Amino acid sequence: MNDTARRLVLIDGSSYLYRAFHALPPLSNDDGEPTGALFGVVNMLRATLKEKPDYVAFVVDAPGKTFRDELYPEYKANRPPMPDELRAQVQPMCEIVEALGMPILRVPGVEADDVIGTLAVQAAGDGIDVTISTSDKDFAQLVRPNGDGDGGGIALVNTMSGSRMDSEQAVIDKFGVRPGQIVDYLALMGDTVDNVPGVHKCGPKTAAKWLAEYDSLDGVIAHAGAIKGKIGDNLREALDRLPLNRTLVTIRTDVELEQGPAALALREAHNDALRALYTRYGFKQALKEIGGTGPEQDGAQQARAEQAGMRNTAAGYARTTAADDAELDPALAAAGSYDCVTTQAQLDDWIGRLRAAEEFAFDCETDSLDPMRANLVGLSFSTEPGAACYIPLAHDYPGAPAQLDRDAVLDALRPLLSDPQRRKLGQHGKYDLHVLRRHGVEVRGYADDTMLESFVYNATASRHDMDSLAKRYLGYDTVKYADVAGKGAKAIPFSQVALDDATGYAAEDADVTLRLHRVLAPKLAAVDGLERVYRDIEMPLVKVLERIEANGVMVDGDELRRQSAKLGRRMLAAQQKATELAGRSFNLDSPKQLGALLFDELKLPALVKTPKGQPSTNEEALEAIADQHELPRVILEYRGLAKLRSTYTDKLPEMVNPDTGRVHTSYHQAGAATGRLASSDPNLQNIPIRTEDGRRIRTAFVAPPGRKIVACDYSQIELRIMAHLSGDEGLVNAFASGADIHRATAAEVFGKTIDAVDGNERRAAKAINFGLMYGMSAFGLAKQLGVSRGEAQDYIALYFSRYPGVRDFMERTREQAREQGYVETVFGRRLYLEQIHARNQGLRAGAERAAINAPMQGTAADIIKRAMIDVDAWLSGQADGKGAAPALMVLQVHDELVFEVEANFVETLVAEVSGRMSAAAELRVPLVVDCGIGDNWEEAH
DNA sequence: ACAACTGCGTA
DNA sequence: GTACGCAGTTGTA
Repeated sequence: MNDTARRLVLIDGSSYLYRAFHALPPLSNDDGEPTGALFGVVNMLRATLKEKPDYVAFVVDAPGKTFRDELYPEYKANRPPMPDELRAQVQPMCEIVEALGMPILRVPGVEADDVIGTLAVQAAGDGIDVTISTSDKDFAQLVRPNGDGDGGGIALVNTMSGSRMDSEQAVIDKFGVRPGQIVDYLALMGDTVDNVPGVHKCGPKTAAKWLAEYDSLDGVIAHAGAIKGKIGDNLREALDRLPLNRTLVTIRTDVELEQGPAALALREAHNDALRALYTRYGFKQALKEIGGTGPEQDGAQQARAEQAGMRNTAAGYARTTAADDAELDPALAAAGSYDCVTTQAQLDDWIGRLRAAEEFAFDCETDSLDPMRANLVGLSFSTEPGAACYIPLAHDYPGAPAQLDRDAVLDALRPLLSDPQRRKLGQHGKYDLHVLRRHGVEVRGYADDTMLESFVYNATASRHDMDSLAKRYLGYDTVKYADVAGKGAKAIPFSQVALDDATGYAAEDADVTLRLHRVLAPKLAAVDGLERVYRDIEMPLVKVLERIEANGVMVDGDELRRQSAKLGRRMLAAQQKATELAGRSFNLDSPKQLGALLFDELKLPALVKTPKGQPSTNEEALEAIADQHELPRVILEYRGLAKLRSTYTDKLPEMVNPDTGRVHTSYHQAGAATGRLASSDPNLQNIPIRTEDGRRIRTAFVAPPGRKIVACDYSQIELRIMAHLSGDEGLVNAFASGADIHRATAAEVFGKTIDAVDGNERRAAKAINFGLMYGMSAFGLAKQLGVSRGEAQDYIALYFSRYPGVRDFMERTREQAREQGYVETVFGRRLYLEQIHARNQGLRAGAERAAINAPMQGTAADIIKRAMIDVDAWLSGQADGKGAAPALMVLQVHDELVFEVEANFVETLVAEVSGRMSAAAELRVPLVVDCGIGDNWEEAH
């Protein structure tokens, strides 16, 4: 880079404000003014100023129509209006920008994009090096390298993600096309946010492919006839509008501006004004920087953050740029500097470092995603940001270097890993705990898990895998598994990855985990109540879940295979019958073929639509036409049988672990936003129960000889939580009386005595009770009960008049969601509702329903998690002298715990478990637990 | 081989 | 109407 060149930074203010608004939790200052977006933007601005540009402009959109609106009236018609919380932050942002000494540009009738484009090209022409700071990929069309003759370069930085594009190659790497092709690329794809439709089904890959082949949009248009398949048809349909698209996505570089780049010199900051603004919004870090009187900050934390190449972890987000990485943190930029430990001396050195560390991060590399089958291939550790090692143990490929003996290494590490006093941390450590346990190392002192920190901090903000967390909280792109091992059919086992590559990947995992913890832990601690959810519920649960998964459940494969055979025979009969009724054969598994048959050939009415507007063939649709033709019934019969067979009776026997002879599900602790667990591989939380055929599958979940299956479930737990949260006297009393709650509700609503309630009334009351917990509408209830909407409305009105506390609770919850942006459980777990202010009425209504459901579903999840921890602790103390447990916890199904129990221990277990489950929370209503006992899960209900 | 879509099992 | 995971088809890579 030319050191003497003057530099101009053009900041796309609107794009940052929106990005920061959506990326950050809804922070506010002590006066309740929203500050989240402001905080993000201010941090970005401060980082920009540290680069000391000569010229700078903060560019925002001005109100009013632009040439794009003239050309295409639908332009941006889909845009929701600015949320109020964000709007409130615009004026303060402008004040801060002014006080920082940055010129603000807002040109009426010209979009900010075009102002930036014009200034960038002018300045580059004057030999100024231009950096456009934006998160909008459209600007890639302007990128040009500097130093190739006259004029400056134009680079793109995105400080949110830390990426920088300053050459043609960088753009090609990112998008697969040259800067000059970006407009054609965007024109083909379209932009849903701006309401610019492109070629249907043409995404980044397809657009780049076509441009690689035909070079330009004109080339693609000229060869549109040559492109085959459905997508070719889609292209030909869109041909007419592509030139317009190109105009719309082209950033103009020739608008008339009153000021040139030279007018944008950076001015002196007004520190007094800044101090006042920072104080008002509570930006302590920023205040300290300008010598304000903020509270003392944590020096150690700051030092760590700086070492990690991060700035400003106070309460918002951390960021890096590629440039910073190189400058501040060689370890991050150059992954090769991690240690690969292959000698005893290196191992001794690292064991010394681990011993000296207060806490360390660890991570296992294996040859399988299934922790119950995986073989340990290597281990990585990190003690400080940037300091990490990889210990390969079982890499096996031609020319692989000699490695330390696996068992010897594990023996050497065991004292550290098994010491409860030594704090260990990981990312999704339950997996590693399994692997190490199966290799003879019982990990104790597993103190922190970044996946769970992220989940508790904000369950909905992002995914909680390490790559996403690194991107989000460190602004850092990790080495991906596929980068070192390939993917799909070409993937090689990790044991065949070259040690160099393996070290770069694996040691980075431990390193990034450690850094993430240091960013996330303070964030979590800063939010009232979250630390306790994390520390008292989620972390203790890790070991409990590991144990349940390791226990597995005994499944009688032969029984399931017999059921499969029977189901198969009945499916065949149904299929033959269907063929006969249709007069031709067709694929019963194909909704498309079935739809064509029912609605086109047989002319049956299509009463239900799929979300995409096609005639649906789902259960509701088939039921609706079952009285007009025999075929729908037969299809329903076939579907029911096929579902049971493919999903359960065929699949479960395949899932039996050959080593243990049992089925080991995997529980996802960060699976459901409400705090519930999710189960997969296989999902054991959706084993059928409602139909007789389905329920039979549960007879295959058995206890070994001498043992019993005991199933303990909470009775009506979510409804009880609704009674607790609403405090409604009638509902609380109904539960206190111990009566059948739906019957009691029906009696109340229909003005009868409990004994006089008939089946229909009870059914209606039950539907209302459940509907309420899902935030239902009269429309939904009407559909459920098969009554008119008016009638359903009357039921609801009647219900609310009898249980006014419930109505108030619903309204309070909606209000809380709107005001705070989140709702919480009894134990303080938060659920943010990102769409609660959506302009789109459907999205907003959905968020309101979720807001109502989440406190109930989430509190129930918290309660059973607490019970599991307590029960597990009790059970762990019950083992006999040889360590054999008289009972194992084997399944959790949201409100139910299932145990495998020695016959002579059943009585004790039932008493202890039901007592502990009942005592897991103190509510205004009793928590009732029902326990069943049997030789299999079906009998235990 | 992979993604989108449709449909359906549980609490 | 809340919260999930999974199987099968279809169309494309």
